[in-house]
Amino acid sequence: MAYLSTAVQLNESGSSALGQRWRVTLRHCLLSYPPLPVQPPRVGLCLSSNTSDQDDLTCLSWLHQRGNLLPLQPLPKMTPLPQREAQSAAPTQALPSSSSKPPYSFSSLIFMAIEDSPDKRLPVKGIYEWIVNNFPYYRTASGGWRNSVRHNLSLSKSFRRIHRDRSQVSTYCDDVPIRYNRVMWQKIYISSG
DNA sequence: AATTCTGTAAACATTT
DNA sequence: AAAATGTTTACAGAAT
Repeated sequence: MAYLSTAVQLNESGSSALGQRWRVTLRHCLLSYPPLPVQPPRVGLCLSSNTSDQDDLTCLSWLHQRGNLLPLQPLPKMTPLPQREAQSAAPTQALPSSSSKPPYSFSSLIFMAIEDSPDKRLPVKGIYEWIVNNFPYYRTASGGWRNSVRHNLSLSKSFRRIHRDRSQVSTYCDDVPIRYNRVMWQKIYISSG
């Protein structure tokens, strides 16, 4: 959550141009995940909460409260990150902390993964892959982090599971094993009303 | 000092 | 039947 909060803070300190800056920040954080520039607020900033969901501290609905932060236009396709394969082959790393543990919670990682997907939804396997591709630490980490990802998805009310009907699957997801497309995860968007 | 958040492990159920 | 996925509980440590 730290990452997301940081993005919001950076935007709030600027003008009303909320639309894009946080995405730039997101990209920056992905390219090199340094210590966060500002101390983010703790989670649970549900600015106008009436529903029980929004009372929950795992709720990300506060992201909506400022200028329709979400959803926005599709995230511009990121240029490939400096290839981690190349880094592992070459001892000199362009990003000093690229193989250290990212300072982001699993919730943040999951959020980023889903946000970076074309349809804003991913199967668990897709979340794994996004994390591994963007944070090489998890390439060699023991498998327990996957358990943590699933644990987060189940526990956090910020994510919900989407069951897609079979006709959709057979129609346009034929290039990926079906079992990984039947179940998708999506951020919950709660309108501030 | 108490509470909250996060990560980790584990058991178990369900789905593929 | 095995593996992947999903749910839930428990605990520890850090942060607040």
